[in-house]
Amino acid sequence: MPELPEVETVVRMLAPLKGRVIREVMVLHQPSVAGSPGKMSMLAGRTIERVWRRAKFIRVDLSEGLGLAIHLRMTGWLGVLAATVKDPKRDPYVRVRVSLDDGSEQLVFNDIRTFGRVWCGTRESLDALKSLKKLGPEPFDISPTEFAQRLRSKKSRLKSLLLNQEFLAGVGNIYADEALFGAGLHPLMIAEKVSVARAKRLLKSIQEVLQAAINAGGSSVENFKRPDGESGWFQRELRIYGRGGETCVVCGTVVKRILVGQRSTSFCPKCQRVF
DNA sequence: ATCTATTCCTGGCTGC
DNA sequence: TGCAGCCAGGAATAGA
Repeated sequence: MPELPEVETVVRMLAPLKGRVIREVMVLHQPSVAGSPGKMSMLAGRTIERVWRRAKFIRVDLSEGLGLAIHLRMTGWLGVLAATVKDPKRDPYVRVRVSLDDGSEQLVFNDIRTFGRVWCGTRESLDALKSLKKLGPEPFDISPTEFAQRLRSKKSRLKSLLLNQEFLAGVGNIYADEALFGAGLHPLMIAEKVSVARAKRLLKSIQEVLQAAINAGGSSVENFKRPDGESGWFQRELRIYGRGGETCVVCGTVVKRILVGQRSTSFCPKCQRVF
């Protein structure tokens, strides 16, 4: 599922769309578009100025102050395809088509499980979306001191806190588990009991795992694919996520799998302790 | 403030 | 081979 590194991969690969003109927007599955799907027609004729990211939201800035916001959630996929391409395996799940320039290519939003959403409107109205507005800081934009302070003001368990987008934006289930493993912290530890030094170490671990995953083009877990259809390869580097029942890559202890806030969580009971 | 449970959805896996 | 049942989970929401 796309988390920050996967969304960053998508954004980097779609950056060359800058300068292209939207010809027509076709909504094939109305619930994939927030609000009135008919509003999408306002995008016709606009020029793409920039593709960027905030947390797991993809933003497309358009001319005349308009824009798109896209959240891939679990199974969303974005890519540019020739209009003539017919992929029987993928076509049934295309939810929105945005034809570009002369119409020979399309920006395609594909989403098997339809959890993903597309918003359109003025950039101001997108900025004001509740889910965007309440996002916490980006993991690469917060200082260790500030992170430690924020963390130590919370009574939640570390795993739940890392998944909370209001606390820190962009981390999901995969990288939360990986970051806690890297920092040697137990997922059930209460945040306010974490020492300043260990909190700083956790931020470092989060940044390291996110950066390594970005460098690898993301993790192709579930069915994440890059916009070019290729897999990322960081899933091969995952050290703890999804390894419940296997042996720990560091110490050989059997990795435990528990539920934390309804989320599957893997951790090593020896390497990850409650301090 | 923080928790749990529920909802959305469907491909892929397990077990019979 | 077929099929039922379950699992994956980001975020919103309700209720405790």
